[in-house]
Amino acid sequence: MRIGELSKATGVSSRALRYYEQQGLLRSERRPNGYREYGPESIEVVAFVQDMFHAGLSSDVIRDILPCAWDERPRGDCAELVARVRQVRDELVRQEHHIAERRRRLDTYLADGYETRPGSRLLSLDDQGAELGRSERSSTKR
Amino acid sequence: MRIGELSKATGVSSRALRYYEQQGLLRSERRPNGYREYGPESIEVVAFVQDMFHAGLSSDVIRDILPCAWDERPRGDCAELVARVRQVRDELVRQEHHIAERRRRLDTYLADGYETRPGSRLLSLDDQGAELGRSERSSTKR
DNA sequence: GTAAACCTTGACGTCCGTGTCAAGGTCAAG
DNA sequence: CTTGACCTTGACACGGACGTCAAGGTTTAC
Repeated sequence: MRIGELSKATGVSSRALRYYEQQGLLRSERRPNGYREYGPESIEVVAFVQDMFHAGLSSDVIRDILPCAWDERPRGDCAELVARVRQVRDELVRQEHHIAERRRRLDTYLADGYETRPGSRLLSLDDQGAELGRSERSSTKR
Repeated sequence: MRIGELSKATGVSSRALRYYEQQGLLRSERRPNGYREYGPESIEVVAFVQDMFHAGLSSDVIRDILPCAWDERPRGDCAELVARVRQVRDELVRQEHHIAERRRRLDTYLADGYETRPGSRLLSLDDQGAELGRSERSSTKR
């Protein structure tokens, strides 16, 4: 299977496939031409990688958990990797709650009837603004 | 209030504050020095902007909904603004679904008990792999 | 007077998955 | 032989929210 076929088979561009290889996410043999040659399992691997990208994981993380996917048998250390994936999952859960909270806040802004009470505002700047429920802002270090 | 104080008060870097101003998210007067001067309400504004950034909104969107937060009184055009906020709310709902979807994908890969069944793998390459619950891959055109 | 701590604008760097162009090599069909 | 579809590596571009450095001006403390 050459790169164009794999591209068509997976819906992922050739450029992206070469990038995956460069990132250590995808393997290929080489023909005497220099052309890349993929086995059929590459379709599964690319699918998995795409899933992980769509799940918001970075190349680094995917590279770490990927040996579980294409090695013969996972050898013990898989527990660590699964733990890592679980961390990412938990992070997503936190983001979920976070965004749900924001939405609820906007819903509150919307619920107080802007069209019925034209004097109300999004932010009560001349009020205390103490009950706006903002979170850990002072810890915005990166 | 000068920029350094506002930075300390909000936990947002001076660079970021200037960026907010450049993006039309934050206003400042100027002292004869050229130094920026902020009123105390800027703390609220910055907090709000941070909240919105953290919720995943872009500068453009925040700029659109922000007039409700710092203008004197919303004057009549509030209906438009409410519509805009409602759009943002819907956007948040989409993000919520998006993240929930990511989490579900990870859950799918995590669900089959890796630590209890040490022989199992993330991807069943030599199995059929048909029940792995991957979704619309053939339509991954951008 | 001079150091330190602030401020200014401007511009380039970062990350990351990918698009896109450049300048070529390879191969099958006509 | 030529055309055209395919492949190669290399390199630049992007968007977004900043970090960071440069080169300077201002204010405060001693």
